[in-house]
Amino acid sequence: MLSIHFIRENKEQVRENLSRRQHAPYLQLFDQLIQDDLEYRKLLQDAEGLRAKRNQLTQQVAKVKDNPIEKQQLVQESKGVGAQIVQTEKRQNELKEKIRSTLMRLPNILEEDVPFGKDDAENVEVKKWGEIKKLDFKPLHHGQIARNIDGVEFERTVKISGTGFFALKGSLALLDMALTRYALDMLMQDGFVPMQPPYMMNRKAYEGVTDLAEFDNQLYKIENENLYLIATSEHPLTAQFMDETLPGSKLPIQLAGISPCFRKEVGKHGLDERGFFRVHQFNKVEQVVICQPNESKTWHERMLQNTEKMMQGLEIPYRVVNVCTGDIGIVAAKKYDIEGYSPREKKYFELMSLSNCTAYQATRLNIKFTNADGSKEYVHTLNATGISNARMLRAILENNQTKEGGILIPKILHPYMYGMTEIPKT
RNA sequence: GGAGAGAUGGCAGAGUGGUCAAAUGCGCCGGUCUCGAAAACCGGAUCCGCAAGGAUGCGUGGGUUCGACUCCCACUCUCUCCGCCA
Repeated sequence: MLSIHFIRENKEQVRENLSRRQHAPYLQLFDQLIQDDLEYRKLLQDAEGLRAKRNQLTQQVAKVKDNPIEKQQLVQESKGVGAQIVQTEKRQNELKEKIRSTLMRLPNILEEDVPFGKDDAENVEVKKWGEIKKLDFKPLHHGQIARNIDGVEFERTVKISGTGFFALKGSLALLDMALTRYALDMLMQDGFVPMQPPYMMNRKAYEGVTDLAEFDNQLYKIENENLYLIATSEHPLTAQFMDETLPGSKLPIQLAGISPCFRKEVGKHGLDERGFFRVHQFNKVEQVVICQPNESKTWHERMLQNTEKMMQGLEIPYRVVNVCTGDIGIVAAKKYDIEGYSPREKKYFELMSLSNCTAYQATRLNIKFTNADGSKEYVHTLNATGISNARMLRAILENNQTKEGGILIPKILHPYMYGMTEIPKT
């Protein structure tokens, strides 16, 4: 969320920035917020004045303890003030809660070059890489290829877990691990520290890192526990610093998260029942950076470079898009998506996503750092896909399929594949 | 799951209704001093307010009271032991 102090000091700029989303309810929320905040501060002053008065009276009571008449008078007066305080506080607390909930719903400030658009169709392509191979056969669906090479179990996982799950086996299970190792090796070269976080997180921590809407349509809740299965390792990796003030010298923090991701995907059309695209569980390596505010833009670009390097290493044709206002969500200030090419559909599909969340998560999570002069400031947080294994497997299967129905393993993964260079149809 | 202990500033740790924003020790940061450092001394939370100033802050939420770190209730978390599972 945005800090109320920031909003007070930059009212016009914030409003102007919000208006770029061309979503009227945000502006209404914002204008109401400004009013509420004014009233809140007025009440705060009233309440504090009353408390000051009561504090005076109670101190006098202590002094005249031995004089029953005087004491009784003061006690009576103080009781009256106490009642006034209770009333003022009631309204004050209502407003406080209202302000907080509005702040939770208002989106982040967008960077200048975020394009306006209704939905993902209006994301702006900023780069395209790779040569699209001409196949002299009809490309297959990745799920079919996976079956052809005996690398997946679909029907049996439906029996035990329902649709939207899959089980990798044999060479594809190894390929999945190879992707993880490849991504980690590359990120470690850039200073990222690998980390396996808990796969469950409590409500408070979760509210700090995600849009509230996600609780209903994305996160699995553990029954009778205050715990949710993580939708990405970004969440625990970032939220772990909740309520901390980090020494400026400890920044930036670079972490490479390794974990499975659990997602309900409620209401999303096209749950891929016989493939790896929109599924309830998949493995992923994630880049997370916690840095000082003036460095976040640079880190955003640097993470993009890492991600592109991975794509290029795997030799998958891709494009980078600058995600538009209608598709960016409330947390990110700027977001790139990397889309891989699908020879079967002859179009690009979402593979990775890189967000600069600026101070938005840090404000919710209360993560600060100390400047050289001792002052405190919110950190900036960024997250980016390292490799989203299931989706990347789809890209590899589709782009590297052979006429014979098998696949060629990308060269860069050979060292991780026990001597295999291809996986033939069985 | 059962039993017990605990939660106070960056850390350790006193404080058991008003004299407590909180002793003491250690650490870190800033300042004074110094050519520089050490030592010594001063300062160090949050919020509202232009300021003067005021309010808040002893795990969280409620209660009792004129007044709560202190008394009562509930909750959360941590630690130790036992049990169970791996």
